[in-house]
Amino acid sequence: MAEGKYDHQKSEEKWARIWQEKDLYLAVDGDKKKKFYLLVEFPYPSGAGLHVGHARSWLAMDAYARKKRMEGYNVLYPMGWDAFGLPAENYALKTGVHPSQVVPKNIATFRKQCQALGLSFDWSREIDTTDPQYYKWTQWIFVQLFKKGLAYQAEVPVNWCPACKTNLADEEVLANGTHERCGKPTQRRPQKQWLLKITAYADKLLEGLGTVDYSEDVKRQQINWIGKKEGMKIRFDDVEVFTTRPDTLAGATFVAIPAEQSNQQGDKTKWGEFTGKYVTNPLTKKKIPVWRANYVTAQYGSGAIMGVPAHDLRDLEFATKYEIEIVEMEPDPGLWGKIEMEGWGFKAVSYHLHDWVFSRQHYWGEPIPIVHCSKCGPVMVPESQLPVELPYLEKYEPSGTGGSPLVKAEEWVKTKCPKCGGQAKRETDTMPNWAGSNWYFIRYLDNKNERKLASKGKMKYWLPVDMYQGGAEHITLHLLYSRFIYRFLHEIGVVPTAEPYMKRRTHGIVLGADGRKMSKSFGNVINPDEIVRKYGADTLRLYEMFMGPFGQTVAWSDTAVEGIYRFLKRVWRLAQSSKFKVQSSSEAKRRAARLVTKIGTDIEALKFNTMVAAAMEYVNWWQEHQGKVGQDVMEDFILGLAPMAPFLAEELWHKLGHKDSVHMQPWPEYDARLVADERKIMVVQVNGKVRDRLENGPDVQQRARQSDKVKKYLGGAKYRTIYVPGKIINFVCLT
RNA sequence: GGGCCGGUGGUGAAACUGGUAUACACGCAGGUUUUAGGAACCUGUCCCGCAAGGGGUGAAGGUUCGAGUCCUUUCCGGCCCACCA
Repeated sequence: MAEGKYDHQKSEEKWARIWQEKDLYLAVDGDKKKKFYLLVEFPYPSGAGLHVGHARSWLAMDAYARKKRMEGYNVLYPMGWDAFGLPAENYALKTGVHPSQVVPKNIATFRKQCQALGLSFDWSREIDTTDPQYYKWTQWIFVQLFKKGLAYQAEVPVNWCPACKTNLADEEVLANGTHERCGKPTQRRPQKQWLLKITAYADKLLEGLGTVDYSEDVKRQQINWIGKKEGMKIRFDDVEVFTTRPDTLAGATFVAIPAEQSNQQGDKTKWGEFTGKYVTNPLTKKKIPVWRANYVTAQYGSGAIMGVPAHDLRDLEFATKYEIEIVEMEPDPGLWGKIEMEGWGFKAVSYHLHDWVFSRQHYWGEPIPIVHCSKCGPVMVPESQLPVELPYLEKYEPSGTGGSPLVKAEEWVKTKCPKCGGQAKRETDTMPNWAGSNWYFIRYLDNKNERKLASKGKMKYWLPVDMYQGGAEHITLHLLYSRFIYRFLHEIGVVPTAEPYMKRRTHGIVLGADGRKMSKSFGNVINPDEIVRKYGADTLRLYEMFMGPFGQTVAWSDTAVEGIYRFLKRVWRLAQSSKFKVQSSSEAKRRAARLVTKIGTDIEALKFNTMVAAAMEYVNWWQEHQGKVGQDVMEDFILGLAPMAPFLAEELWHKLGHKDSVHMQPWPEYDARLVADERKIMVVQVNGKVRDRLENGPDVQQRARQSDKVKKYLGGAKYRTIYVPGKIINFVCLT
């Protein structure tokens, strides 16, 4: 074995190239092996390049994918680009470079970075949501929704900045109601928008949660977001209100309907105006006033509420401010039945979830495949004419009227009605960022199919996704939206199952070394390229897995990275200096077996930090007992190392004389007896305090009683014995 | 206001269904080696105590032979949603 320093740069570049050339990580459609579809959220390819936060979850899942492959699974671990969206458009507006030029450049950077990290993605399946051959199918899904009446237009309040004359996404409006870029106050004004009827699926999305393995907090948040509430609709003359507390009807002293302008986020002052109208409380028969109030949400329930100041704090605040009568009462559960019997109202269900606004007035998105005809109204573009390609616009600043920048593509807008052939105009709104990311995991299965979203056979083989790993910030919107779209596709016979993801787990955020979010303005951004150059990809990989529990937010530490670097150098040095001609001792065999087994179970449980710690513990032992490690044990160690540090493992594997890749080897399995700790130490306590430690054995209780230390503390007193085999003996004095 | 997740050494953190609290690493201190720097290696490192021993997982109670882990109350921090009736 050649002596020398480990040149991580040379070695990693070599193996990355060889793996690519040999197509080591391709997933095989329809293979006889058991399939495993491992999905990670695909990124928006920003100009800043790959973030160590992306890298953290992909690297951990890469270890997962590699181990699954070694275990004999046909693993699909794909990557793609969610490249439409506001950031690209804003960046382009600032720099004057067209998004269609920026995006491919950024994608190339991301792909290169991923390969340098040794991520074992199947690059033959790469997708890009801005590719017309991709968004053709995003539009196709919209057309299917439209056909089923699940896509419709309605007047919806949107954020409008009068100073910039542009519509804003919610994210662009700060908590105080001002525009994040110009700082001027924004308004909400109604505008005709496309909506998707996700509410029609509210119950199905709730029920579906019972069939999948999501962590409890993820489930809980989905349930809360759907927010199913059972209540009643009650008529006060011609005004119908929704309430979850019909039992407080006696205290209803006013009715409130939404004000024209509700408050901006964060503003909690309550205000309103009297409409001049009175209605009758069906129970008390009293005339009560109807007010417009800014705290009434139009989307919720029927839009109107009954004000019960004696029972509800918000109603109380409003009633006090406007001197509305407050009537004390006891809630009466019997009213649920009485209201129904008297015909004043009926049981009704309300959801927090509301229909999904699917229009954006931006340039860089998928055009909505609709044509507006003066005779036929909105008409869908026939499937044969998809995709409706986004026209190339030199200037794509906001139109200034609240319309999309596409209004200015006059030639593109002017078209013929697909139904009657008359003059018509294209829809100029584009789809939101969610559109392309709703269904992307289906396209990985068959990314070049020109005739279908994906072939039936491939979908049947690969779906559903076995494990979906992503950020906590996506567990309400993205997860719910994509479940909705998938379920819809299932109902129209496109996809084979009702739920898309069998298992969902989330990861934590990586903060800067100062504990703040990484951001250019704080100067705390860690560039993965630099880490890879200085310490190597394996160091970055191990560090990102070791830095803390996978699901937890963690801060970067430069010195801890160096610790990992030292560890890997030590592994290399030990491998160089150890003479593997020796016979492995039985202890060496047992330790290696135990390590590899632990690596396997830790990966499965997503406990990557303790996995790395176990490897370190093993290497500490190895360093002290080099003479006991023979080639067989060394190979076991390298196989265990392969998922986490694939480059170093490959290098060492070849140094031992192997010609094929370590990543194509079967995952070692061991006799349970070898892995089990035979020489277990039993703890002996007196009155709950540890007084002795004895090796386990059939006579351990006997020996414990005879132990001098135990005798000393028992002092001849009467006692009883708690004996938990394999764990503990506790002698408790009877007082 | 609602929901979710946390609180363990100087730091990041371990501790499987209640059973040796602080694994692994960072940092720090001392040492060996080196022309020097760096690197590597060794020793120590929860607190009090020379020791025997005692205390200790945000705080206070409780259950238990035994609690970081379970229950009650409470304090603090982070994230998400927020006038949702």
